[in-house]
Amino acid sequence: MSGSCFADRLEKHLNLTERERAALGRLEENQRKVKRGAVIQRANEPITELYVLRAGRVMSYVILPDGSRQILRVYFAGDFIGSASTVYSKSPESLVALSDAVLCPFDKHALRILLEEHPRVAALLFALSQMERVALTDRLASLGRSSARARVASFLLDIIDRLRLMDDSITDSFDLKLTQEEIGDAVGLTSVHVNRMIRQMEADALISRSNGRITLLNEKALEEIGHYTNRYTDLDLDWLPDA
Amino acid sequence: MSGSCFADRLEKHLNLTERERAALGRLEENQRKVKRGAVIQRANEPITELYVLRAGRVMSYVILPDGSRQILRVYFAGDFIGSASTVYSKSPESLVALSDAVLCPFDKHALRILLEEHPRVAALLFALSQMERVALTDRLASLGRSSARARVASFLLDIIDRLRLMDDSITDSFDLKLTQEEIGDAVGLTSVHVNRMIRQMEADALISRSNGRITLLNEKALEEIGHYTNRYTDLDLDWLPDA
DNA sequence: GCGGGGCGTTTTACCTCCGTAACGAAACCT
DNA sequence: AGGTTTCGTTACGGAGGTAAAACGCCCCGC
Repeated sequence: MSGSCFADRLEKHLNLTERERAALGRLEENQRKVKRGAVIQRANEPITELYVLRAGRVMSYVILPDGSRQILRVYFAGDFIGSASTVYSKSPESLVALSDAVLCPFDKHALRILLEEHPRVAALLFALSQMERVALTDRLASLGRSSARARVASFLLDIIDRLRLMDDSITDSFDLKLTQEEIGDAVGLTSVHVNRMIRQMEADALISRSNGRITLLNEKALEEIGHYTNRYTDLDLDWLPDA
Repeated sequence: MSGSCFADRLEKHLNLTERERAALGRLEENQRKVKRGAVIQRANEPITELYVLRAGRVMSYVILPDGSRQILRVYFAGDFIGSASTVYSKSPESLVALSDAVLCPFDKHALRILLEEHPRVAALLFALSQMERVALTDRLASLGRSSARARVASFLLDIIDRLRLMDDSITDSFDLKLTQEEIGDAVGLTSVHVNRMIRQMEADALISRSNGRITLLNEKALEEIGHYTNRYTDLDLDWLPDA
């Protein structure tokens, strides 16, 4: 245990050296607690900070001119958030805490120093951003080319697999911590229709629910319905620089 | 002119040193010409190569189990393609040439060496992948939350702005080089409905067409219809390491 | 303990945007 | 010229959106 949850996250993919762990730990020197619902970053406002999410959940979203919202991504402990902001002077997205959360803010310049002094970490960050890219293209295919039922199914599977990545104790159930309206805003549906799909899936014995907790009763079937592929197996990071 | 179109592309954002340009040029030592329609990479097949697209156009897409296709991205000269493959042993997407094209293939390990020896280029690659991330989230919002008309409008604007980035001579017209079916597969519509939208936009004097060439007659209006924001203005790359 | 108030879920009725299927015309190979 | 691809157009149907109300639940204040 290094004390840096970002390092812990990276070590899911690659063993870090002491020096690298220490450098990553320095990103998390500052901590900020935020309450559920707190706005961490507002779209179109200037930004200089990035964050490592130490605990809790966060979502990123945009609001279109007509008022509708698209949730872009849900983040969990260990995730590197606001990274899109590295390139823009104004934030392209809003960040809001979905639960009470602990953030470790750091400056763009701290990122620069990290990239300069730790080429292997730089390569790993590049690799991570490619994984996120693929996660986004999977969702793009989901929104563009599959039915409401399929979108909800693959969304649930994606969330549980990402939770599993950091928490081995999870088997087939998890706390979603999203309203049906939020699910809809994530997968491009109305809350009414999300509700229809969820109750249908419950009736079909694909999932069950009790006070916010979702249990996947037939994950195989859900994968088929959602055209889902778990991208966290089958990684190839051997090409990364040696320690 | 460095002889490396990838270097040219990167220099749109940052001035490179001689050494950096030379290193990038080495990625383009091998060239491969492909014909329109050629499959460069097939989804789910093993991959070790990445490419810099030197000339022509390429698209990436996935085919869902039901046979439908989602086009993920269209690439132009100077783009770095197949980068998602850096992380996976099997390709998550297919790559097909939309026109006769020239590719410069190189190995994952060449990328490693580049990242190790040129931290500033590594940082720039990280930055570029963040830009692509934002481009994808913009499309996600488009597919998830806007109408067919809006999707087509923003798609056209995105393409012309990316062409403009590399070719200053472009003002208000461009060759799309996509069939209406392909446009549909990119924005999540059927070719029938794409056709409806395009003819409607033509009737509304928003665009005009003559043999495959599209002219944007009222870009302001199109931006409003498509909820479009040009992300290529307003970049902040000052935090990147000094030369 | 009881009565709101607020939020999320569930349900209904209705409607519309976009998909489906099909076909003819035009354009494009070779 | 003849096939093949792409575009244009139609009629129809259905998946999902809209609007509205009722329902449950938790919190809070009195």
